[in-house]
Amino acid sequence: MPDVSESKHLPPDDDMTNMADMTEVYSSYKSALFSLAYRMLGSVSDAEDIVQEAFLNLNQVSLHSIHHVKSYLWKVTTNLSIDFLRSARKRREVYVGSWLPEPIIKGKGADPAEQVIANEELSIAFLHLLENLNPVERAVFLLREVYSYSYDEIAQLIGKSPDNSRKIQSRAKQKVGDLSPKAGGDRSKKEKTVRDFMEVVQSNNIEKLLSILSDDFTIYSDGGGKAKANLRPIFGIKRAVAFFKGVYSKIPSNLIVMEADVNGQPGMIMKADDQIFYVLAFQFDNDKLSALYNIVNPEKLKHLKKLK
DNA sequence: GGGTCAGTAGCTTTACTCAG
DNA sequence: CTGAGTAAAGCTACTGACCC
Repeated sequence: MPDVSESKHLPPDDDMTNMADMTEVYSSYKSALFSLAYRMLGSVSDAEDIVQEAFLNLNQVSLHSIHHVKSYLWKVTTNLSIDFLRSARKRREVYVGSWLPEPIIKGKGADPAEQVIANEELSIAFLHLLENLNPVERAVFLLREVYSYSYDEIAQLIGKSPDNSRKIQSRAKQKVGDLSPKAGGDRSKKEKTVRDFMEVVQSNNIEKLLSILSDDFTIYSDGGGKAKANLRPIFGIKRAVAFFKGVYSKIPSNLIVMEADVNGQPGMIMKADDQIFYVLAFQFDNDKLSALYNIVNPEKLKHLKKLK
């Protein structure tokens, strides 16, 4: 039986059972566990809750009775995330409009665990794509594609056979297509495209807008029923241009448009009175934009208040 | 890694019963 | 007779095992 603790995705576990106390365990593993939970849930606050719960779980058993603290925490976090997603899925069935992940913005004041995500280029587009997978598929897909676990290790973590894990992964890949987990591509080109887009937004230059959007450009907006946002995705460049024309006339004059690092990718934020009202993330297709993810739901932006 | 197939769970539709 | 409630049947999607 393989031991998941031998995997290379967490800090070394040489003799964790002798760790002085929980504080040391917490500081060693918090970021990696948060990273996994955020990938699973697409929510900063829920990922934090899951990590807290995993450590609470650990607290309830003696540290010395666990052979490998690292694999124990990894397993608990995976399974807590699966359980959470199962119940969250029911809630999302009645979610108003499109559901998008909570964005993580690089900046002073952000939580160190969130900064890990920001540095991992975990794009909103990728997290949005993962929404097509059921909780178990999502866990298997991430463990395999992102963390390079073997099927034997995955089977141990999720309590299924290696054969079955491989099949789950195969089905998951079919569902999400061949989109790479990491966004990749030329960052400077992406930054330029976003700057061009910002200019268009501020100048209402429709001709330039057409030159930076791909034909299948799609706009997803998440207002969560708490902020004004289109309830259904807007497909196609023509509809998107019509949408932007409509929006342009309604942009408040005090709204400041700024470049931002959204989940490790070039993006935009719009703020007024030092408060972020819009976070815009993009999907890139070479030097064009193929999708815009507009996160307006105040619940999903409240963790950005501490940013400077 | 992926195709196939049997088993299973869950959802929808239909038929039936019973009270008002 | 009608409408509400419930059980049974049918269908569909998902899951897991086996095989190439």
